[in-house]
Amino acid sequence: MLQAREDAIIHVVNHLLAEKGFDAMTVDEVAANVGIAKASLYKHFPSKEDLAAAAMVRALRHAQAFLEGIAEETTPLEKLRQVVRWTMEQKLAGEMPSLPSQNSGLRATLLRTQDYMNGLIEVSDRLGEWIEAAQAQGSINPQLPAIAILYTLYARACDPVLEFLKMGGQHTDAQIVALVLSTCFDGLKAR
Amino acid sequence: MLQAREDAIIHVVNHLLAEKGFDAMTVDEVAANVGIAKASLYKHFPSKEDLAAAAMVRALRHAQAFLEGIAEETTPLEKLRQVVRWTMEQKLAGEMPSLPSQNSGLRATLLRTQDYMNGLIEVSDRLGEWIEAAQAQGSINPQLPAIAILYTLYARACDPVLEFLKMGGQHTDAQIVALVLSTCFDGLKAR
DNA sequence: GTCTATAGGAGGATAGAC
DNA sequence: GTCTATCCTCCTATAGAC
Repeated sequence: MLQAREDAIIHVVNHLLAEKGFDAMTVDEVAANVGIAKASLYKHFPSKEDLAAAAMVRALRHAQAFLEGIAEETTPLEKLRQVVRWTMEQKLAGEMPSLPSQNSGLRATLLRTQDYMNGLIEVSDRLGEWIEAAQAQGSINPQLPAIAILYTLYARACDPVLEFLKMGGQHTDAQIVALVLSTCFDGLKAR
Repeated sequence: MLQAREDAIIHVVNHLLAEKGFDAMTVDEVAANVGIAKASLYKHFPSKEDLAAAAMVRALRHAQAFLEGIAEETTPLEKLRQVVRWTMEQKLAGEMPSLPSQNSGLRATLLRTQDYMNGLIEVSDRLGEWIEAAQAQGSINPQLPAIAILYTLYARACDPVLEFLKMGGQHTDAQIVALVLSTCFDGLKAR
């Protein structure tokens, strides 16, 4: 019961974070969407920052589950492409929580949350292996530092190009994903 | 005198927007940094949103000045590269104001600000010409919609990869610019 | 653990004197 | 146009009954 209630809370937080971001999301809103009183929320989570942290842990678990599901025999480059595709699909579906990279109180909470840090490290390690493997076999540019590539992949989860193209209304979600996937891996220059 | 005072205000706003973003910036801070009382600020600008809009107009003027300064004989592709380089250098120097893409009150104010809209359209038109020229001569991928390319270039002004790499401390600003320039135009895949 | 009610404080905006 | 002082709204968080 308690676990189910907390899952419902995190689910609501996840969608609100995806829709309006951390600053615009209010705790009153969360409570209203869950259907309980605000004071009850604070019995489950000690602060707004902890709500966001819990949502990020949930998102990281989803990501890990997706990584696990990728077929072993897939090439490293294709694995990375699939991850980026999945990330952008999540974002377009309103399932990808987005946090401000500046808010200091939030950063402090995240750094203190073991589940978050562990999840982040595990995902990064897995992606790092694939990046290095892809570079070793020459499918990803070996001149780029692996860390820069990792950040570039992560950045697709908060790329404003997706929402701008979506607002334009000229392209389907699938087309948007294909476009940004192309600019990410193939670049803007003609090949 | 009045103009000079307002320039000083906008200058402060510009740096605060670059440093902490619209939500985290407070009007008290702006007033304190300018060295005047908050009430005086409101004699010059009617709202916090208008402060941000004025800073964006200033940034757009800077951008236009840079576009004007690019040598006529430069190839379209090289012009675009120079613009992206300049944009990222501004960002790393703390000169590029960043606004949330969600805040509705801010969006409404921006849409009502003629100077902002005109500047945005002029910059976009100029870049659009170069994009199409580059595609016509085959240096930029002709299969990508011009609007997607435009957004991709704009997005370099709010790319979190720059600050992440800067926080890592492993690269100089020049190296960071070169790296992201490479991932933007050449892509992650080996050529 | 859930509620109602409220404390406490931050921050945008204004009143009114000078 | 600048100031001091204040208003007022919104939001995070808590008190205390059940």
